[in-house]
Amino acid sequence: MDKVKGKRGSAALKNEITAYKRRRILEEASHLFFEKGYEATALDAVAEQLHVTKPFIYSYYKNKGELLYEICQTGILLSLNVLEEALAVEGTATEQLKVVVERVARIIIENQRYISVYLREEKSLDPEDARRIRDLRHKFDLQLSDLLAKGKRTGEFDIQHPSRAAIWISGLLSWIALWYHDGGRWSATEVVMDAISTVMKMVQPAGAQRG
Amino acid sequence: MDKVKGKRGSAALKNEITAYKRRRILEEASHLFFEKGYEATALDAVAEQLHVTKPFIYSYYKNKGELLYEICQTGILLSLNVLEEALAVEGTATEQLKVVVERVARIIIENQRYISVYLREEKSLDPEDARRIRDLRHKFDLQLSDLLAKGKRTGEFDIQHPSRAAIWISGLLSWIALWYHDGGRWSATEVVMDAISTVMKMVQPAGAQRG
DNA sequence: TAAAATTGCTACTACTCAGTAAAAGTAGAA
DNA sequence: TTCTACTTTTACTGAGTAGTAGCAATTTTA
Repeated sequence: MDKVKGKRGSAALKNEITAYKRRRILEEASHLFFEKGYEATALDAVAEQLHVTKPFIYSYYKNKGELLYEICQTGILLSLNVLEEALAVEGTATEQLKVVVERVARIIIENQRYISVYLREEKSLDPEDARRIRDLRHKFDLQLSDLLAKGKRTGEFDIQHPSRAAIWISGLLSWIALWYHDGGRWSATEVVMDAISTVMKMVQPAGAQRG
Repeated sequence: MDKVKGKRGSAALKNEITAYKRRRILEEASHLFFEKGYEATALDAVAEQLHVTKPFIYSYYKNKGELLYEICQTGILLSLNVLEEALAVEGTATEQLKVVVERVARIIIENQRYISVYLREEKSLDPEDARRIRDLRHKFDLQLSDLLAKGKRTGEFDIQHPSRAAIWISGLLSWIALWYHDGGRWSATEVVMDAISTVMKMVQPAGAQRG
């Protein structure tokens, strides 16, 4: 039962291998869910990508829904972690917001599959999982809202309602996952830069261009 | 074969009734697709909502995919039509953009089901239908981009790249369909007003607040 | 009222796919 | 080599559902 420590210390390695297998399954599943949609993707197809069989997947995940849940969770957690990291950087609200937008936009582009599956397939999650995901999302919006409120207090930002502004900003960032296309018209860097300047214009008071 | 004119002129009425039935089917389908997702919704469930049976639906639509296509098309066409209407109103680029954002935001809130199904279920469309929908979407972005370019020429707008700005704006508008919730924290009017001021801040040059 | 046309339904097929039981394969320990 | 424990596969079940053939009911026409 105890999977953490075993004789000869081989249990730790075994756990790493298990974790690696889970990661690989999740990775391929996210690719297929992203490309074809969750319901339209059979687990046999995921297994095939990995050159294994379906029961292999079932020995690492309880069911298909758990796979979707972990993908959605990964999507939102990546953004949330990078947001919290960025908020830890010292600086004015303006400086912090720039860092936040830059890093979150980058993470979203790099992990587009996870983010867009999360955005598209929320309805396919079972209700309990959906609630947990919504809570994480809410946490993201709340932290962003706090930053905006701080900037409003210091007079750096001109916004009426921080929590509504947070929704527009997190929407703008999420939106990237839905339209960005590797090798498309614009490079990731262009998109990130544009996202930063667009967000800053959204919050900056008149006459405060180019921080 | 000629369904348009028949003896006694009853054919016209018949066509109206057929059109009405198709509309009702589409309406209920869009509700269920919105609430449970496209793949997860059985046509039997749509039929049940209408107090008819599945073959009834099949005598008005070729297959499930056609239903999805018409829902997506409705979603994007509603927005596109209202955009073109708004662009026909005389005025400066600033005035026009405000009208555009107001009307499109309203249409999106009123027809949330269609829009969000379109945003979520693009991957479930068959490729040919998906292309047609993408073309309509592209047309929307292009017209918006033209308006932004015009405002840039006249000096009303301060934007680097009209077509990228158009994507942010149409994203902001689409985003409404994904999070707005009737009876939620904010009224439709509040959201529309906030969308207008947010978009205007995105494009206005420094020092040009409150048009 | 009877024939013709239209409209909707009953009852079905064919298929896909999530999930599982049990066997086969594999590696380490004695 | 044989026992043991674990890993992965083969082969299957059962549920759900897209789509259809053909019948029944209704309406229209004459």
